[in-house]
Amino acid sequence: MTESKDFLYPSKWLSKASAGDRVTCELRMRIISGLIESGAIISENKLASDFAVSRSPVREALKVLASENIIRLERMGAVVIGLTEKEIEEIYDVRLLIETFVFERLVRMDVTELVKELSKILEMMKVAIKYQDADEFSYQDLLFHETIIRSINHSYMLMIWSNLRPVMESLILLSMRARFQEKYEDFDRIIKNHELYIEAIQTKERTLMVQSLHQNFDDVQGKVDDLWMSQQMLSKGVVQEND
Amino acid sequence: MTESKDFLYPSKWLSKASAGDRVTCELRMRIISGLIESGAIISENKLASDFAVSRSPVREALKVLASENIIRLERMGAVVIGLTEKEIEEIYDVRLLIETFVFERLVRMDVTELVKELSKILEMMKVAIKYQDADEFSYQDLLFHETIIRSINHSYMLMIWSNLRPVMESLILLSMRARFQEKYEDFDRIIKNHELYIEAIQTKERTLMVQSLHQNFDDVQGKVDDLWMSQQMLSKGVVQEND
DNA sequence: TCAAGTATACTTGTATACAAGTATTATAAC
DNA sequence: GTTATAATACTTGTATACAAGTATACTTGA
Repeated sequence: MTESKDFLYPSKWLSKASAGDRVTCELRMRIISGLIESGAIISENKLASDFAVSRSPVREALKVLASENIIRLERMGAVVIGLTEKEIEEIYDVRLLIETFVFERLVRMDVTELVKELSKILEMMKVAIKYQDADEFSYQDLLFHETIIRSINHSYMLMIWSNLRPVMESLILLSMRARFQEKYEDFDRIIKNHELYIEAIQTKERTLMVQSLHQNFDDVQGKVDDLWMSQQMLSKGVVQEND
Repeated sequence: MTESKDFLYPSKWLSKASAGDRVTCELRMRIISGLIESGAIISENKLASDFAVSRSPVREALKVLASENIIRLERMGAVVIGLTEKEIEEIYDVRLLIETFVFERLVRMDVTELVKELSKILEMMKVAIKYQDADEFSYQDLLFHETIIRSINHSYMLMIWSNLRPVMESLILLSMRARFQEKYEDFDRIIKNHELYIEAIQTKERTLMVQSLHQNFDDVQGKVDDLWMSQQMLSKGVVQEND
């Protein structure tokens, strides 16, 4: 049972985090990666001893994960829901909805500052690719979209994003890690697509924006099926096999 | 300091609720009503002694309210954000976004069951008006919209609604209570509008739906300004004046 | 009067204790 | 063997205790 990696969530993202946050993030990764299978029943006490913390931070984590819809709190124990393909599609429904709304606002705004900011993030993404840093790439990718959403100053649109973000984060982390190993060439397309996105914002062309949004969707979604399976196996392999 | 009403949130909705839920709901009402002013700093300890509970349920409440964007957790104490007019408009942006999305799905579904369910709820609303039960009316009103959203079986659309719901609940409760006292005639329009909504779903006419959605928006939004002021004064009056 | 440092009273996050309630299992009666 | 009841081992929700950290106030020195 000597696992090569004890934690799926990037530890350096948790440098200043509380135990509650640690448990939340790690548990989320384990559920979304399929390491903890959907349907499984997890209890506060069990998790507390697994993570070697008290029930307080675990309780906190379960509340958060329940609000993210990846577990369901019941009278006794929490039932893992996880993400089916349907739910991943649904997440992208929401992303499409948000970002389309945001774009409509952007059309009526000065976007020079935003475009500059996005270009910077894109550069960062390129560097992350160059050094094969999947986690850093994921971080910048998420930041890219968050920056766009933040720019319109709409607290409730941002709220939706905040609720969605953690799950997206896990998905992207897992997806990108797998790609760095298997489908390195994908990143060209992803970068191109982000460039397209910036251009759409700059020129304020709706068609371009919808195009890039859908491509981004296909990018992640289209690949999710295979990645999904491989990830599922990969993560299950971790607990069964030794290295 | 003898307040005629100690709690703003309907106590019968909390019959089986935990102390944490009680604090959450009541605190939310106090913030949204303006009883606790935006900018105020509230601390766990203070609230715990105010509500005569321990810090655990209070902590829970603050986490929830922070995720709803009506308070902001800081290093020391939580800062009340509350709802400005801008934020109320933003909430309706989101509602519009969700319900438009839902409608697009409904167009491709069998809606007979849904229409029946909505008609039932509408009847309930009428009864609530007849007996001047603002809280019951609010409950049914929320249920009306939740039923529509639930019907398309989209877990992430439902998630957004769940995040929005509590704030909407508080707003509607306050708004309806005020109207029963001041603008009783409003309810005719509200009922008519809900009938229009049902009709739009039944006939699957987009124009009708958009129309009723915007009217519903105007209904609540248009009135919010005055209600807001009166509510603000009303709730401030509660602490200062005796009856 | 002002600056710097210390003391104090707060804060959060976590652990632990306990009460009340719920499933499960074992026991007893038929 | 089956059913009813009782005991046990879990569960959640809340209270309390404690450690670590942060702001405020107070003292001390100039």
